[in-house]
Parts: sequence; structure tokens; C-alpha cells
Amino acid sequence: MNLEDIARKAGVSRSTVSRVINEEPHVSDRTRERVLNIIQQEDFQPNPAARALVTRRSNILGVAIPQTTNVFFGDNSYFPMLLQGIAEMSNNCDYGMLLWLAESHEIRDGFAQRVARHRQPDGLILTSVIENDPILERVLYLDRLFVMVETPPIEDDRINYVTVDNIAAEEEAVAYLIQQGRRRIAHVSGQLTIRDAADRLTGYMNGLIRAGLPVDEKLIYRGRFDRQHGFIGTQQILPHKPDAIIAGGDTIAIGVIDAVQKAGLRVPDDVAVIGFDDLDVASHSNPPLTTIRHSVQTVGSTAAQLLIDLIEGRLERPQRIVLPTELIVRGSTDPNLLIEGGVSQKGKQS
Amino acid sequence: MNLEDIARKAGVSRSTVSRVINEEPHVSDRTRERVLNIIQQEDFQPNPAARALVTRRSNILGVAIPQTTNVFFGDNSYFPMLLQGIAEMSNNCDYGMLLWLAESHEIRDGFAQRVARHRQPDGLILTSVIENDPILERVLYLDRLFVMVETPPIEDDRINYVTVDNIAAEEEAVAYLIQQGRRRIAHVSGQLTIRDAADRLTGYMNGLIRAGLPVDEKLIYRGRFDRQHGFIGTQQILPHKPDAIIAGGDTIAIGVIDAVQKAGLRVPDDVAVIGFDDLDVASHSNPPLTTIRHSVQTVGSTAAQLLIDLIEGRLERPQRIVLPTELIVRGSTDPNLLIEGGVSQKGKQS
DNA sequence: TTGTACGCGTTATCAC
DNA sequence: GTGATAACGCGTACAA
Repeated sequence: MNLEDIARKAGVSRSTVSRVINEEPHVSDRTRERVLNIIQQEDFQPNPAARALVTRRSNILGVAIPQTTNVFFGDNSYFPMLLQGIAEMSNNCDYGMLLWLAESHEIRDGFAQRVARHRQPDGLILTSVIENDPILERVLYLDRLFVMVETPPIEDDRINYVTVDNIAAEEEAVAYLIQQGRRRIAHVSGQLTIRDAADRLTGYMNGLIRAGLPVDEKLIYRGRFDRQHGFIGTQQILPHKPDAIIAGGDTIAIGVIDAVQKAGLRVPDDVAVIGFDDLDVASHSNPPLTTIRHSVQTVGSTAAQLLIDLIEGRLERPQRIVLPTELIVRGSTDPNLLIEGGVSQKGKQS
Repeated sequence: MNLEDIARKAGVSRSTVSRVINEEPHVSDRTRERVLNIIQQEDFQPNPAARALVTRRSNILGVAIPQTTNVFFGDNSYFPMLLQGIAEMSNNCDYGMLLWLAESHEIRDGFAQRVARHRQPDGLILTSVIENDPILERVLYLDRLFVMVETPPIEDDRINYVTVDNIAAEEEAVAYLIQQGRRRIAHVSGQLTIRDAADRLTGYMNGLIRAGLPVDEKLIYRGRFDRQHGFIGTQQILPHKPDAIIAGGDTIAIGVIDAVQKAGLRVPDDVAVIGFDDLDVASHSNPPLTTIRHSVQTVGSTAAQLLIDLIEGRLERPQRIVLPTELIVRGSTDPNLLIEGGVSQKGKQS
């Protein structure tokens, strides 16, 4: 079943059917209605390959997730949330979402090849790009249209991105902790090859400096975005008596809390903990985690929106979008917010 | 840059280039090499739309995830693992993966429309299909090629699926608990509209009957696949003095453990807990969760493999694949496995 | 407002 | 072993 068939049944020419489908103006209402009826009745959908061949557009967005397995499907809900945001916008704009996941032990270069060479998608959304990432080099070299999620590792006029103001957010977190009376504030970062992790560390340092506090290397652990590194990093930091630990991400923060508690210390009384992202785990942890919320879903949908606008020529590159963050205060920094849980806990013990 | 351009540079005809690209036999080695060189040098990839138009194949698999937002990106790593499995096989076979996620409050019928009408993919992988699911009706009506993950809600000769033997697995779990001396075994299920949940409940009942134990409705809670329902269900069951609770999934089990412990009871001493899936959370819970492992990733890759075989005509439908399960015993049922954690716990309290 | 004719880049079917 | 040539189904300039 194709345009020709529909045209025959409606007693018009193929072009008219095409015009109706593409909602072009110069078709009489009577004809339009007749054609639409047949289309509906036959449940007709134009052949996407034929359409793509002539329009040079597939209406597909590519999404590349180069993280190794455990980060993607482990205790981390970052990528699923991002995908949900992208999917939402794709649906609204009638785009499909083609997904590439790196395999567990795939070399980064092979993944870059796979993604960049596929010509199907009209544009790409790249996540977790690192310094000297071959995928970035390839898409730039092939001059493909793309949008990065997170801040890019290099400045380049051809790079569009959507990110949050990591530096300002961490500065705010430090200021908040100081105002709460904390002075020995530590930081456990994600892998610094990812720009967001580096920016958060920078923001942390800025915050200290701005408050006239020293930056103590012993209170800094450069780790990775997972629970385990949060745990290990905290174990290394605890001997130096921190009274607060800022984690580069919520997943890290869960490991931090775990390590603090396993060391026989209390959160937040002895050590306050702040995360980043406001993932699902943040509100479910014990105590609930103070964190910096930035809607990962909004980042995803914004990136998709931006990419579609670029594809359809409504915007010129480079586009740089910085979304706002918000400090969400919960029990891991403020004992007053623990009243409910705390009472029942104490009640049980006594 | 297209076939014609390559042909000109190589001094051959378009057809020959096509033959080289598609690895057809009747090309002389010299010509082949010359053409391959040019292709590599120009970094040429054939236009997928043109190819799809004539072969009637896009080399794309569609994956539909109709769950509401929170189930997908909440504390549940089931879908990411499944995707990873599908992606792995897709990559190996040179297929792309087109993903549809239902939006948070999208009506099921709208989602079914979106998925079934898109003609891009050569075949579909359907997850979480429920009874009377419009998506199932639609793909059957449109006679689309698809593979279901999980056992289908109805018997139909056109339905291919990959699943695990839920019934046998739960029977084994019950037998194990009985052998451990448990007698009042309860069950908290996922939504029974999903066949897997229903089968697990059936397996639980079978296990009891087989052992000559009564099936007590008071020890059964029909819930949903999330932590919250595990918690609530357990609260309803606890007054009836269970000594073991089998959860329909690991996420549910986490809620179960939480409720048991909040009620002042010990796991596993007072109440043993068994999950299903062996998700990441299972080994990280406290105590670590005894669970029924079935490799979600393998289910995904098997489904993709099966679908590709069907697409390429190597298999006839219906294909029904049942993958094995394995009972993983951890601390939530066996106190002996708690020595390490248990000691430190007790050490702290005394 | 509608119809005609051509081109998009590839594969498939013939000849040679 | 290689090269013309006809599809595939659609969009679109141009003619009517």
C-alpha cells in the first residue's frame, strides 16, 4: 500500500495525496477530506525509507551512552531519566530515538566508530564525553550535527550543549554548609575526565576560598561516579576529621553516608553530607540526602529540543544552554529535618 | 558521496561497487581491492534510506517500554539491563535499536498507536505486556513481526517470546525454605496483570501444595513491582506471623525487608526473605538478598537474537524460549551467611 | 487547485 | 566478471 494506491482509491493523483499527508495548504477541503478518509480507512503510513531518501531526513535522533555497563544499569538512574526526557521531546516532535550503548569492555574508539559512522540519525545527543574523546573528534571530523549533554571538555564553536551551572551550584552548597557552622568541608569527586566532575570540584574550591577557608588536599578525594568510590574516598578522608562531605553525585554520596556510619559517626550530627543530582536514591537514603537538584529529565528534553531545532534549521550553532539548579535540604545536613525519623529510631533503641 | 561517485573514482560501474559492498562473490580480486581502497579513503557509507527503500529492510529493531516513568527510572534496574542485552546483540548483528518509552501519564492506547504504526523497525521487542494490552492487539492486527519478553498473557500461534520458568523457580524457592525449617511462608506479588507475576504466585502455591502445606490467603498480598508495595504488603501480612516472605521481585523484596525490620523483627532469624531477578540491589541490601537469578541481560540478547533470526527468515514463528533460573542463597534466608556483617552489627550495639 | 515528470541512492535483473 | 537499466515510494518544480 503506497501513495499511488491511496490516490487511485480517492480518484486523485499521487501528488495530491502527498500534499494532504504533508498538510500543504493548496488542497480543496473536499479533496482533502476524501483522501484523509481513505488514508484512515486503510491505516496508511507513508514509507519512511522513501521519504527519508528524498527529504534527506530520517526523523531519528541518535543517543550515545558510552559508559560501561555497571554505570548504566547499576544503582544509577541518571541515564534512564535522561532518556525519558529525550523520549518525551522526541515523541512530541515526531522523532524516533536510536540508542547506542557501549558494551561492557568495548574500547572507546570502537564505540565512537559505530556511532559516528551510522548515517541513519539526523543528529546525535552525546553523553559523558571525556577529554580527548574519540567520539567527539569523529563527529567533528565528519561534521555531524550533535548536541552534548554536560559541559564539553574543550571550547569549540561547533559544539552545542546543554548543562547546568555546576560551579555556582557547588559554591552555593559550600556557602550553605558554612552558614550551618561547618568548617572542615571535604569533597569526593567523580572522574575528573568528565567536565561536570571537574567543575563541581572547582565550585567547591571556589566556595571555600570565597569564605576565606583553606583548601586542604587531605579533604579532597578524586574518585569515580559510583558508590564504591564514595565509600573508599570517605575512609581516606575521615582520619582528617571533616565535619561535612560534599559528593560529586548522589550515588557517590550514598557510599559516603555508608562509610561515615560504618565508622561509628552520625549523619548529619558528626558529618553532614551533600550529593548532586537529586536522583531517586537521594530521598530514599537514610538519612534522606541533601542534594543539588537539576532536572535530568529537563536536560534531556532540552537537548532533544535543541537538536531538533538545529536539524530543522531554526537555530544556528553553537547553542549553549545552562539550566538552573536548586539546593534541596534534607536530613543529611540538617538535624531538624530528622525529627520524624529520628524519634522513631530513638524510640526503638530505648 | 554515493555509489556513483565511488564507481567513477574506481573506474568501474555502480553495480560493481554495490557488489563489493554487499560482499557478493562474482568480483575479481583486483577490482574488489581497488574499490575497497576508494571506499575506505573516502570514508564512504551507503545511504541507509536508499538501501532500505529497495531491500525493504531498515536493520533497526524497535523496543517498546510501556511502563510509567517511576518504574523505568526509579530504583529498578531491570529495563537498563534488558536494554544492555538487546544492544549487545543488535551491535553484533549490525542492527540499530529504536527505543520507545511511554510517557508518565500517557494512556496505554496512545503508546500502542505510536509503537505499532511506526514502520521504521523491521521487528519489535515488547516488554511488560499486560492482559488485553492494546499494543498486543495492534501488532497482531497489523501483522507485525515481534518478540515478547516475559510470558505472554494469551496463547497465540503468532506470538514469539523469551521468558524464564517462573513457576518452577518459585517452587524451588518454596522447597528450599521448607528444607530450612520454614512453615508459614508468605508471598508479596507484582501486578498480576503481568504474566510473570501471576506465574510466580502460581509457583509459590504449587510449592506449598506439593509440600502438603496449606495455602493461606492471609499470607498473600497482591501488589505491584515496587518497593512501596513490598512495604505495605508486608505490613498487612506480619500480623499473621509469617516466618518467610517470598517477593515477586527484588525491588519488592527491599520493601519487604524494610517493613520487617521496622517492625522490630530480624531478617533472616525471624523472617526469611527471598526476591526474584538478582538485580543490583539484591547483593547490596542489608542483609544481602537471597533471590532467584535469571540473567535479564541474557533474556534481552536472546530476544534480539530471536527477532533477528525471524526477520532474516532463519526461523519460523512461533518461537518460545525458556531460559533457566538459579537460586542464589544469601544472608536474607541463611543466618550462617551473615557471620561477617552480623558480628560487626552486634558488636556495635553491645 | 490539481496532475505530470523527474530525481533521490540503492539493489536486482538482465544482457554481454 | 562487468555494465546498463528498471524498480523501490516519495517529494517537488513546473505545467496545466
